[in-house]
Amino acid sequence: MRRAPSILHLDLDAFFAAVEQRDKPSLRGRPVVVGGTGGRGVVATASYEARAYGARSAMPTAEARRICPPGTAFLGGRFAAYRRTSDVVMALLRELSPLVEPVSIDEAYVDLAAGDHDLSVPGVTALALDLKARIAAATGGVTGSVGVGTSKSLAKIGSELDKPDGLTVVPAGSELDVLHPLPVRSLGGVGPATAERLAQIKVTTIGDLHRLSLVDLTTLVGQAHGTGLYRLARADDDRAVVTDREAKSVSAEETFARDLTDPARLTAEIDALAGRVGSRLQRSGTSGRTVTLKVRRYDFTTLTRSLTLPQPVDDARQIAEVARRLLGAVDRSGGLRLLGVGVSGLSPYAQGDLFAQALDEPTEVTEQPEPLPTDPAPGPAVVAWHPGQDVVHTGLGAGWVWGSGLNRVTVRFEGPRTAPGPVRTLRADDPDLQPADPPDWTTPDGG
DNA sequence: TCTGGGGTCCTAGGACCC
DNA sequence: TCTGGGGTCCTAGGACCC
Repeated sequence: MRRAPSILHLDLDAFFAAVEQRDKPSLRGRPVVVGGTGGRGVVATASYEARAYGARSAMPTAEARRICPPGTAFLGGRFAAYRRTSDVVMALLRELSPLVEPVSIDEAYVDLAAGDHDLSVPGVTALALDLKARIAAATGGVTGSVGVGTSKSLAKIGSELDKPDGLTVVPAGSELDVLHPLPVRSLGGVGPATAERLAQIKVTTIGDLHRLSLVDLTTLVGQAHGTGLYRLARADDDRAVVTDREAKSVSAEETFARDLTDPARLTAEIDALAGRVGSRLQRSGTSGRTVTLKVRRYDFTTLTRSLTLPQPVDDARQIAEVARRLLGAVDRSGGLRLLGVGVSGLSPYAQGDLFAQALDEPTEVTEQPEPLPTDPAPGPAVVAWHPGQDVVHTGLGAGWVWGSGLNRVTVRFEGPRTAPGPVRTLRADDPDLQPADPPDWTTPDGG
């Protein structure tokens, strides 16, 4: 915790709904729910009018429809409009300080100590009131709640304390007085599971939490989490405001209107998801080594399967082939509710680069390892091997490409069905190695 | 017509290496 | 023949956040 209340947290009030009410005057004063409007949609944001009837974020939209009165507007959301409005607000924050950390589209921290400000309580109070007025003016009436304190944790709690359109300044020295009466759920990192564990030992407020020993707390909730909560209960939080965070993963997922079983449909969905992930990776100039498939079954059981390749990929087709292979080893009987495709282990390197190094081969930065010539020449076809591709080798059997370098290819030969088998590195022009049709996983046996 | 989509971080076990 | 740790990587799942 710092010596002055120099951390500001801004949380825009019912943001998506507020933008809708701003842009459509007929919605003002009426309950508005923004989110998925289909049968399986959930609420992203409920206006304060809708909250009065019990509508909440993450609630199934179907339930919100039951509890909200006739005349409630259910909207699908216009993300470009939200993004534009958010950008206006973030620009105002950057006028206060170069150290602005957007947490999400409607939330950010500002380190006022990096600007030229009076950090007394009256000083930051005046600053925050002025900020709120300028946000409302610049956005056409969208309001925000502001907390100012000596740490991120206190600033965030402050912005929650007086919503909507609120302001709370927590003076240095008064942190524990503010924290201790609050429920443990007010602390970042305490969700339903942790709150339940704490409740079982009669810990419900942050004051209760303060009385637990470090050993008891880490025994209860784990080393890292326990240590973090121990410190937060003491207002011991020196986390910095971080302006730029590198993304660590990129993913796309989709819940289907009806559960899918048709293999062709599932394949098409994977291709579409991989396409979204691949283009986002390429746009950001990154690629990643680990491809993850997420599956939610008809009964909502959810699992992930991942595979780490020897070199990063950003190509949609290659991501899709790996994801399809992972799906082939999952029990699809009963139907799938959701599919997701993700890439993690991101690095700024181009595809192929790392693997060439890993194979201790000369790295030709300016030359792509693929494609090799593909003229319809007589003899064994020269092919550009790519991860996920199905192959067959005379003698070694069926497998699939795990990685490829300038003139070598690493193949995972299969055990039963799509289980990972032994890995062999072969010459890329090995005449015994040929592309093959993908394994048949259309029978719903689960593999 | 119960339960989205995009992320982050942590834990734990097994493989593998020294 | 019996018994080590430590460190890193990979995989899977869970909690949490907005």
